[in-house]
Amino acid sequence: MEEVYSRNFIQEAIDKDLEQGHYDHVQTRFPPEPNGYLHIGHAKAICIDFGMAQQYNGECNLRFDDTNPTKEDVEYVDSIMEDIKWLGFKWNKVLYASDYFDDIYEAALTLIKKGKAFVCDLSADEIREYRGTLTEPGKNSPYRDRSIEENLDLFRRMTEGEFPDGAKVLRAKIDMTSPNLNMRDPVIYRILRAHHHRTGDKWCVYPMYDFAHPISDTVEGVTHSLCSLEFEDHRPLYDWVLREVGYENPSRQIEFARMNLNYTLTSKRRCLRLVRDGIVDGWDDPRMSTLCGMRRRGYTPEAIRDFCERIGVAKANSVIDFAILEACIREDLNKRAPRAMAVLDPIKLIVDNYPEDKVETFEVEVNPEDPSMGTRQVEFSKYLYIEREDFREEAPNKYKRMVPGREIRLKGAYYVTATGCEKDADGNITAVHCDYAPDSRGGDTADKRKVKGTIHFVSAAHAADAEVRLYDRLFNVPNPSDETGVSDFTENINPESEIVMANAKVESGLRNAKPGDKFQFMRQGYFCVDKDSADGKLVFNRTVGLKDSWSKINKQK
RNA sequence: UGCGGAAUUGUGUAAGGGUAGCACUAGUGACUCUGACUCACUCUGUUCGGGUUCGAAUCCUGAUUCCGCAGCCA
Repeated sequence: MEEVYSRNFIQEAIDKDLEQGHYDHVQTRFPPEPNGYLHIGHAKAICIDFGMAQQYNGECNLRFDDTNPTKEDVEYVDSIMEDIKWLGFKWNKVLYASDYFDDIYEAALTLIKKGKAFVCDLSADEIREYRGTLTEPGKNSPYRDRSIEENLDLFRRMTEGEFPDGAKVLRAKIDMTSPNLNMRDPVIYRILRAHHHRTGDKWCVYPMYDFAHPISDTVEGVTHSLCSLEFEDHRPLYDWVLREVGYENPSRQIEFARMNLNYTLTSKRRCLRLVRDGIVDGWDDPRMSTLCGMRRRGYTPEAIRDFCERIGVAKANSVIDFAILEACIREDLNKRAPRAMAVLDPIKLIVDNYPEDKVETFEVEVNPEDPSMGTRQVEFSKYLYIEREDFREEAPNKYKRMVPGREIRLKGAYYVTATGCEKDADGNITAVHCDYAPDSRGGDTADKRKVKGTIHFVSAAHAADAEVRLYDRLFNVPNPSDETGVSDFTENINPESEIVMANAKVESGLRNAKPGDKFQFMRQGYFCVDKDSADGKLVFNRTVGLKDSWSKINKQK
């Protein structure tokens, strides 16, 4: 069978570079700044950075971009590594931009000696004024023409801590009239007396991203430095730095569009709000788009990788439909998750013609999609629980579940026919009565008579108690960061994003489930055991519901 | 009124002068011991004008719209 794989524009660029001999191998890097938790948007970058290296039998390093000690925190380093490993990628080395501080410093000296960089005494405000605007050119700094000797001396003294923070900066000498603001003598070193998590107090000057990144890439041997679209304007500077410093094998920067997912938020500022204000249960709340949140929710790395593959790579900004993510996790879990019966909103079902003390155990398949997963045991007795919504006194059109006088099947056990129900003073149904058909043992009859529906159940005496948390999208608008029409983005929060079913009954086999274990609760969705579970207390998170055509029919009515 | 990008069905992504395809979504039906899965069928698209060509999403040209850029952040 011949398959045609279409290549994305990055692969095409790499192919061409390889063909033309610009590089003879491929090396990439994933360069997070350690200042927050990784989210679904990062997953795309991770898949691309690590994925490209993998596809070309090259290497990918994890390199923390720690050039600004005032904004970074070691706290995040471990969680970032954990998330990448969890996603299923292996880095060649763990590196830090700070590993290259000496190289970067040398490069700065090289530039100064070439007359391509100068020490500037302008204040931050003045630099901004001199920079000009989008439509007007900038003006040269009065310090632009200092001699090489003076620049060397001043930069040395900056490094030695002679000047206070912000008093001077080192700037590249490029072109204050460039239509690209990034080329208007950009600052490449600033004085910052901050303790660095790696280099301690060794430095009081730190390089800017635009200077540190190309040098780190090239020194490290990165061939293709893949980043997001907003750095497109920075590429001329990236190339300028490598050319002027004089590297022989400069890295090549290629930009691709970030992923945006509708109904979700990834902005650090807003996510922090959700956490700080207690709107969610922390960074790993199952509704968060952080990788740790998604992991807790029950997403698998396979599904996330598949998702990143399906959405593709391009240069056009786009918003991915949340439904694609859901399709990915359903597809993965459908073939892998063991099935179980769980009654979320229980109502008693009494089998009147079944002996009081009798208990039968039925063997039920673990996963009809994969017979190799074997079978499990499910108890049956006179007192059961079924889902409240699986019984109606009057059957609406197309309703296939339990109705007085209609024979239906209890999954894997018997056919039963409802005979009536009990109600409390308010008219709420408190119990349903039925009779079972002894000839339907195991869920089939010799006469092959059909039933309209099959519902799930648990045996009251055997079932385990559980709390089940039903999660849904956190926001009820596609673009929650769009604050037009509301005074604050939190107004767009879906009040039903978490519904706790505190009195759920689950089949006995689930008693030993461990945090992270995943199941399909039949007819309901995919669930995983939450870390809040303790001995004797099971807590499940709904990862995603099953597709539900009944609810659509029901809604139309 | 500067510079850099981008426009293909509801969403995302292919097609690189020759049948506009795929996935998700939506709809219809079949099947069903999960109203799931699976299967079948269906709907909806080349931003707009011009031009070149037997033939244009693709090449040329003009326009429009959207995104990014004025941190001593990354």
